[in-house]
Amino acid sequence: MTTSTSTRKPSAKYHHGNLRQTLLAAAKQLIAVDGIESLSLRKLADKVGVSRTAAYHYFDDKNDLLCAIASDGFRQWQQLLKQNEKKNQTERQKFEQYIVNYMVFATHHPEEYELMFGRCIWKQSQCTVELQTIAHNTFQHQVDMMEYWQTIGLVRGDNPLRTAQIIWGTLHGIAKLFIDGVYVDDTRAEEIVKSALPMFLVPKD
Amino acid sequence: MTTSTSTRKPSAKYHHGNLRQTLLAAAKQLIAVDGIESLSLRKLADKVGVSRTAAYHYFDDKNDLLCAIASDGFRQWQQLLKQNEKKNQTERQKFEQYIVNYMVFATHHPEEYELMFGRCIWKQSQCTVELQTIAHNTFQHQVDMMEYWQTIGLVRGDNPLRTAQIIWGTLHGIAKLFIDGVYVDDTRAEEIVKSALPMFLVPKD
DNA sequence: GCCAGCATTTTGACAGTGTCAAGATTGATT
DNA sequence: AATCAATCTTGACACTGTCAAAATGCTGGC
Repeated sequence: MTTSTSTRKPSAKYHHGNLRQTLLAAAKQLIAVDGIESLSLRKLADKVGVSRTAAYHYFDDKNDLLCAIASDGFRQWQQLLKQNEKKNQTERQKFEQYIVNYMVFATHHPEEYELMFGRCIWKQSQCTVELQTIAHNTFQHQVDMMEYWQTIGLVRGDNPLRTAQIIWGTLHGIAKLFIDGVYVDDTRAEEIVKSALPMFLVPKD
Repeated sequence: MTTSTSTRKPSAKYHHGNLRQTLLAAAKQLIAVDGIESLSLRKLADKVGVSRTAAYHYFDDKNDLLCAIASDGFRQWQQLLKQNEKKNQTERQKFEQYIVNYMVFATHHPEEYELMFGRCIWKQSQCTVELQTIAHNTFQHQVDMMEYWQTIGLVRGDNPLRTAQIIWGTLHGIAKLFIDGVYVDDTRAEEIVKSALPMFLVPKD
């Protein structure tokens, strides 16, 4: 179909070319530096070099843009999960790796993590169907993994859903306490959850 | 006494009397209904029947007001803790009660809980010295209790700080997942943490 | 009584914000 | 080349936090 993919100049043109992606990338960068709270569509537009309301052609409103960022976060997280499942490791190692991955992801992308699992989008206002579905998928996947690890006798407990909820709760809680700066300890989040492993795992013998 | 210019309610006086307390109470009510995000000083002033900038005589800025609400929350929580310690119960019962109390408090005052333990105040910018001290006290108290429960062989683990961090993390995480509406399960938060007890406690055998 | 001084509250103003409606620009299709 | 739809900009509005200056009412001393 493409007759001529002409040379696209990134310099200022009226039709930007791929404004949506550019906006998303710039927004991520902004919130990584200054936090979600201080992201404004006008500053974002300024950074990209476009007018205030240009974003409204790609996103319904600010909330919609934040949802898109969260969705991207889920995609990234799912990819990490898949990568981990492929590795040639014992289930015990995989479980540990999963937990460490979770903490690293959360603490390295705190703002995106907040968008994914925080209140902002979830509770009050509307969350995109896209976000809703991908999030639900991820949650379900998490529960499934936990259920598997439980059936093979690696993880404690008899109620898979409950166990998944509790373990996820622990990860989420420690991650958030770290992210929000309540734990100013210089120990890494990964260290703390690692020492929580004996709580989760069935004793060896 | 305003006799003639009465666009104002008869009870309303120019000098309010205890505007600070009134503002705090009204603010708590507002955020309980509509959430922290949608609290504006102007709406608050309107609700109290006072001009936009009246609050600035009692609070440095909006952040200062939120800090005050959080401080109140900590005082309330500390009182609950003290009450619980007095009760004539076994340590096992006290521990369980502590956990249940935590979840009930968190899920019944979600917005204040967010102010107390969420990022808003903690991380980015200034948190009042008052808030900082009372919060630190509460955290320390929590760690001390955990340490005690550990020394008497009730709670697992050999490192009190670590254990406190993990257990608190679990409580915080489950609370937040509930508050933010990620767990839409109709089981109560208390039920979930109760089923997490075997993870925390030293086996009876 | 009255006036000064003080604490308290209000008005005016300004820079940001999100977002809608209407207009301007451009690349692609006929 | 003319048209059209996609894309972007301008104008406008209501709302926000916050500062400076003014207004108001209370409380002491005379």
